Amino acid sequence: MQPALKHSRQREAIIDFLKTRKDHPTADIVYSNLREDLPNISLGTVYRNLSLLSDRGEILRISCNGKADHFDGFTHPHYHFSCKECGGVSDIEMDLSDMIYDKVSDNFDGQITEHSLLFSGICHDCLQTK
Amino acid sequence: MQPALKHSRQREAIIDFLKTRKDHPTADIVYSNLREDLPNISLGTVYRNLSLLSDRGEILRISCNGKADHFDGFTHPHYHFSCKECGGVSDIEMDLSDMIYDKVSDNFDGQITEHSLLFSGICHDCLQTK
DNA sequence: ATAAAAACAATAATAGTTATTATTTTTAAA
DNA sequence: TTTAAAAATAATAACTATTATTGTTTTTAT
Repeated sequence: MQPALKHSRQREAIIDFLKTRKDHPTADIVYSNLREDLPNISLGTVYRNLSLLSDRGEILRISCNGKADHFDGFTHPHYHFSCKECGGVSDIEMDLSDMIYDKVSDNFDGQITEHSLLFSGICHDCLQTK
Repeated sequence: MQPALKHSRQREAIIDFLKTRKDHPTADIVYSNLREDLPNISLGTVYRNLSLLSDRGEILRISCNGKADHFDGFTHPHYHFSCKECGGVSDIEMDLSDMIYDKVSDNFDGQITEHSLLFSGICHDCLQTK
């Protein structure tokens, strides 16, 4: 079992902030937004808690090719799309888990606990602009 | 159309090296191996060519949560598994592309050109050891 | 209230990667 | 087969994202 966490104002603010956002902010964006309410919060605290929370499965970490990680306060099964043009990350609401786990169990003999599926290409808005 | 690349010994060596490996080395590992044959090759050259080649689709870049990127000389449709215990990255040979693109086309209106699916958990070897 | 554990802010340090610059290599045309 | 432009290089500096350290503050169970 996981050790219980002690309450902290900073961690609660991070979770609350993520829940208000649909756009998967980076650590830096979380930090600069939280500073409005908690002027003394430090960037290290933001990183530490984002890692802690994603390790515990309370939020999702989204890694896109070398750029800064993005974080998602919603953990229900869904996937992400990263636009090569504007760099934005958006949700794709679908659940392939069963399908994927069925198939992968025929092809792999380790223990799979997670999967992340990231799409990339050009988003609707950027297509229009061009 | 993509501009043609000028030939370079260094780039060729990088491609050749990746084709000999099934274990998806990082830039650093590519670099230290190539130095045996090309003692003057620089790490910047390795990074530049790995990025160039993956942008052109000649190799694959595999990003796992903040750690160094891994590269794969084989580009046929297949997926990857990253072990939380030993950090190794291995192949999962299956192709879900059609299935996935079918489903995602119902759920997204941008232009998707790629997807990457990364599994994680504990690999066969690490399971045995524990 | 108090003491141990946890979390913190501030900041230094690190890892991975990209940019700069002067030099060398490649390639196509004279 | 020289030659000149374009591309690629090595060396190295710089940068970005992230983690580690340290001394202080906050939380929580007693």
